[in-house]
Amino acid sequence: MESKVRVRFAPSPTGGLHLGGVRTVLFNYLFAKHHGGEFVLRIEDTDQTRFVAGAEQYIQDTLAWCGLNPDESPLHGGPFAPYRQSERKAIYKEYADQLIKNGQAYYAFDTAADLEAKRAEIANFQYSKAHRMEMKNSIALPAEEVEQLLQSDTPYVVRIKIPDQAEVKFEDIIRGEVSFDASTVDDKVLLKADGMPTYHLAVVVDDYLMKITHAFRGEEWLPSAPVHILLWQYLFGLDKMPKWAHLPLILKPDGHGKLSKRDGERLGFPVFAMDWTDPNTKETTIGFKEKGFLPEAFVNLLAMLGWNDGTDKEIFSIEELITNFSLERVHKGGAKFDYEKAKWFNAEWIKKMDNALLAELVKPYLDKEGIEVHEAAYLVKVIGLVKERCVLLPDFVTQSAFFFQAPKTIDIASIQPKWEEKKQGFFNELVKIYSDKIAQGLKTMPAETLETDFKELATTHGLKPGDLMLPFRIMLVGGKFGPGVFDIVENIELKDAITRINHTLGLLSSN
RNA sequence: GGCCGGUUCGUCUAUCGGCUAGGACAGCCCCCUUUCACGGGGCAAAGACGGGUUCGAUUCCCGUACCGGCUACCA
Repeated sequence: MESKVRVRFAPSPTGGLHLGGVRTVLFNYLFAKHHGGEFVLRIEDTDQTRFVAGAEQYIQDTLAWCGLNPDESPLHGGPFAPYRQSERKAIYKEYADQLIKNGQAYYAFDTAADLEAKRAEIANFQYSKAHRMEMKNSIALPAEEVEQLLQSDTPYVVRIKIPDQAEVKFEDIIRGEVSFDASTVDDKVLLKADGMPTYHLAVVVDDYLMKITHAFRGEEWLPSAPVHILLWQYLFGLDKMPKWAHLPLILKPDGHGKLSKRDGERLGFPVFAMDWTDPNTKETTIGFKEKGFLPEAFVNLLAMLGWNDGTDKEIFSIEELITNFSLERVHKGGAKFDYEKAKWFNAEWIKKMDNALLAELVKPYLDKEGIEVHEAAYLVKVIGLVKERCVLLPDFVTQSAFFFQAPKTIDIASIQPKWEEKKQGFFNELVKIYSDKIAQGLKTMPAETLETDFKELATTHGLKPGDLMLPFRIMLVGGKFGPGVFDIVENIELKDAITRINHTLGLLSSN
């Protein structure tokens, strides 16, 4: 009888959530949902010194934006609450005591200075079998002295006692069997002097208590896995241990190493999922959301960093990811992040997305630029006209502003050199024709009609339509971009077209 | 230094012993488009190295090289 799949994402609330973090969430989420299981968010706030106010809320907001909401979390609670490790402090102490009682852990009274001195003295110092007896701990010291130190409230930590010789191995879903020689790992601190557990103790205890069946985390955790395996063996039994999977890292696009916040700033792309403002420095780091990414695209691009379904398919909705995801197809090697490809995913999703939905997302950007949208349906129509030339949401501003207001600047330099009297005459007459249409009660005309009339008029003026298209476009939108000119005229209506033509004609003659 | 992990086009990747090594992004060219895109077509571009195993290795094994991670009372 298989127990229900339960996975967890366990971040420290120390700042913004970066790409790697969100991808870890994603893979956890996909795995859980694929197996009809549960996804837990647990906040690992055991390091008081690194705690950052607002970071926990930020994490929850980020998951919500990505659509990766946990089934259990500090915010919404759940059957295994509390989900904040700082609120579970007393629990860890019990397990630490149990380990000490069984001789699998011990008290250590060394001060920071003691350790520092020892590290300076001995190259490659390890707090393990080799030097354990030289230190101030309950194994090296006489029982009475230990008792006395404890009685006098001397600060202490609890360290795991790594067995002298043992091969510690486990099966990683992605990497296969991984084994370590226990003698190469040191006696890690389990409980800190302030009574808080370290990550090592906390993950094991909480994964057990919260009935986690599969534990996924970044590859950077692989080296400390033997400590966790040993703890599982000591405390709960290996048969209860979750299946492990260590995910490959997301690396810098250039050079080498793990992708960091600094790389984004240096290379000009976001690294955090959403804007993050450091409460201390007030410094804001831009996020994918604010940069103009769609959550669907963000999730899609993250999934493809280290995973694929074995076919050439690259565009996946979250539902498709859930049904197709399998941990066995996750890569072992790290992936360099490519921002160009990331933008491609977004462009694909923009093209794919429903115009009305897109309109709601684009509206705030227009508002911010002071562009007034009087009619929602009109915006939806415009979106349909320009979406395929937009990569990021803010691109809609430049690509569609001229549908709502006359361009602020006119690229006159692109018209001027080839401007001639004949063209002036052509546009004067075009204005006249449009005015006549308005007088006849027409507000606008279909693009096709507009085009035919335009070309006919050009011919009668002895001009090639092609020589008039560019000037006309610039008059209408201000530059060399945008959808077909007649689609624009059809939508902005005849009277606005007249205004814009006259405006540019004025600029041309005043020069 | 030690330990652990990794290594296919510039980048993300396919390949579960048969490969003329496929796709995508980026790049270049052409078509479409009297703008910019989208779209279509094409070009260029890869198995770190050395040993095995095998009829046959990118695929399996072993070394070496290189890259990365860890080596805190941080996660």
